[in-house]
Amino acid sequence: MTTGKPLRADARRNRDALLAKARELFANGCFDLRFDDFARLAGVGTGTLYRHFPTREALAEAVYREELEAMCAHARELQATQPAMEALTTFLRGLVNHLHTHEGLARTLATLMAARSGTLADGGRELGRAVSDLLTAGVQQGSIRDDVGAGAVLTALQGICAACEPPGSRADADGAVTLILDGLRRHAV
Amino acid sequence: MTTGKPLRADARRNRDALLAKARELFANGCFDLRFDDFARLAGVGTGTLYRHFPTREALAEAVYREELEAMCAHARELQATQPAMEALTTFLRGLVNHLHTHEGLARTLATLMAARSGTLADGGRELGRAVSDLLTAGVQQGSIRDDVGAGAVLTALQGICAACEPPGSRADADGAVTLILDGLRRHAV
DNA sequence: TGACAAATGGAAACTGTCTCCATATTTTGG
DNA sequence: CCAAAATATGGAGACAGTTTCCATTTGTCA
Repeated sequence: MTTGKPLRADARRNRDALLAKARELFANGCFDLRFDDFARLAGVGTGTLYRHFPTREALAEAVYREELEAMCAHARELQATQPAMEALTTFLRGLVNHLHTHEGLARTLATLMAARSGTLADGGRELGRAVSDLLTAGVQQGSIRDDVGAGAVLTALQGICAACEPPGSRADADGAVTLILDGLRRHAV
Repeated sequence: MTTGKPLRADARRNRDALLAKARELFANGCFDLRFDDFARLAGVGTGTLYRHFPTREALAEAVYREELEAMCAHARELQATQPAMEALTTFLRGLVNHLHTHEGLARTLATLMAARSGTLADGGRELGRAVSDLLTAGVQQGSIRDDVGAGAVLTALQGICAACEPPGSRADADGAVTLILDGLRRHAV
């Protein structure tokens, strides 16, 4: 999926340099510098930047793709070792915790989720599938209601991602997760 | 709050023309045309546009301010005539229904909520207060839990607003509201 | 090693945003 | 009713960020 055709040596080198510099910048909270500067700071030309990453979002997606995949893998692991409701709880709490200290990831996820279609959205869809699998397991185990889909959970998560800027967002995000989790619980009928 | 100083006659005329044209464009799904064009289409100069509405967001906020205030008034009315949990349910379901057919409002709300501070955010804060009041009433009536604040609800709502584009968003938005409402409910302890 | 393909960089064109001010309109008060 | 003062106008043009393009360089393969 990642490899279309083998990249030439210098091309891969430049691509990696761009990714490394972008990752570093994002980690330092520099999200809004001009796109050109990612190239300049990574020591490559503008054209090279655009060839590898046609848009700012494509660059962000590539930077966080690995991290996102790791999180989804973590979700699968949790699902394999715990009851679904517990796994979901751990996963969402951990996700929000991680987003809180990685604003770049939160912003990127917000963007990816907003672009439900298009090549870009791959990353968002993978997270969607992780949540969907957890929900399905929970429904089968009888701990999660079956009348609310993964899309609903993702919609709420999108809000958490979009609202990641400082004041009070942490408490609000935690509260939102509480609502999601308690809202999903199947109650005695 | 709205009136700082009385506007000169021609100034008011131009401002109204801008608002009317913008409202019409938004209603037709034209969100992404260049800012200058709002001026051209309304038959005023660029400078006039910028004097009245310094940013795209300020224009959108002005266009939807009345509508937003009406919704908040509706919330207060519901609160005065029904138990809080019922009022909240009616309000949120109605809100989502309205957002679904008014994408411009949804986009605007998403933007306003993202800008938690600044003059712009007034509109967002008003919605926040409506929700907060409903929650407080519900807590006093014992139907709503007291360990989750209005911010959590708004965070989830932000997701609904941000995810307003077509495919399947309606069902997901409804599901998210279901989670919010059921998550808020105080259960027998 | 030569020939071919792939990739580069950065100048220049483009696009949307925003400022500025000479001119025009409205208001005020005599 | 008429200046003079205050207020508002419009749109040319400066500006900043984005994107394209292609002559040149670099890597690959036989």
